[in-house]
Amino acid sequence: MNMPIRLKAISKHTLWYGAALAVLLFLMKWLELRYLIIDNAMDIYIGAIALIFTALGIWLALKLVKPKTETIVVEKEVYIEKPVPLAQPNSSFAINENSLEKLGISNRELEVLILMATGLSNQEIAAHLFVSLNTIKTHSSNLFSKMDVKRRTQAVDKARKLGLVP
Amino acid sequence: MNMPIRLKAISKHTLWYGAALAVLLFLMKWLELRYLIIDNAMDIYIGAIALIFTALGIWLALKLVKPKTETIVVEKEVYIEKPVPLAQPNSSFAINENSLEKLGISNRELEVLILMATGLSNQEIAAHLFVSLNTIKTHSSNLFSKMDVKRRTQAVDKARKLGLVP
DNA sequence: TACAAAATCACCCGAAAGTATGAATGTGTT
DNA sequence: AACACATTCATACTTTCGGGTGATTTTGTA
Repeated sequence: MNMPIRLKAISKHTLWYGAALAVLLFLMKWLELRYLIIDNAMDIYIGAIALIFTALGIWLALKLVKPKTETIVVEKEVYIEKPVPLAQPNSSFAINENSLEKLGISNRELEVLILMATGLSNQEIAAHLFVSLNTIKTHSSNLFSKMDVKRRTQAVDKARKLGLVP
Repeated sequence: MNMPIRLKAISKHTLWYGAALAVLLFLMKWLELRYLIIDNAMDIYIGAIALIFTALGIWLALKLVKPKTETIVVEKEVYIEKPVPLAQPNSSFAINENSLEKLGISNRELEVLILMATGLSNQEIAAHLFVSLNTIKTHSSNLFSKMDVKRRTQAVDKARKLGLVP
């Protein structure tokens, strides 16, 4: 069994409960001696005990009861992506060759740019193109200077406006 | 106040408790008469009452305590088809409120996201919104976790697909 | 009013991005 | 062969990002 921790926790409360019970019984014994319980007061006495111990039980239960049960419902991720215009001849997108030439962007650089636009990191782009991270850094650096931007996010935005990427 | 329901529920249990208490006291009175409780047996009698009512209290508490079953529904984002790329002459773009709500993106976060999509750095976004760099970092960090992405470029790409930015 | 969510800001630290420089290897052109 | 250019890679360095934590204030709503 793997209950030692819970048992430990419970035993702690149990100790407290035991102590409280002892104290209460002691107190009652004292009261009993002090006020010489007569038959008529017996019901009151028992009622008091009942009330006190009911309260004690409630308190005990609230202390011991496990905090809460969380039910986590996870919905599976679903992509309803519009079919990629890959092999479609009448594709809605065509790279703007004009802009490419104007900026003097090479083939490889365009590849990097496109992958960049999909949100890949340099490391991931390097993996996709089977080259080193440093190479991608060089490409992206050249890309930025050719496109006259400072950051990849700017490059992607500009590329979209120029029609270099979908 | 909107408590009538809870009070109703409690009162129901309270009735039961009162009834049970009455029955028990009756039973004890009977036992008392039956076995002529003597002074020596008093402690045992009280102990029994204490035990019984403690148990009763525990049972009561367990009954009354709300299960507190917190149901957390984690909805994974679903890509929605782009809001028809028809050639809109005038109104260029309307953000997808649906996606916004699903992801739980706040107003400020959306502002940051939009500026992010234009290629601005965190520092520049901070300047545009007249807040500190740290604030933008916090916003973007929350954005990324809400959108389930790791980088700003990914966030921008996904935002486009979800129709959150032009 | 009290509570929850949103918005703001700070600090630390590691990872990623970006800059600068240099260099080796292809590849097509003249 | 000589040349320009693209591609590849490296090292070193700076800047920006992003994660994590915690705190305060504002604001809308029950």
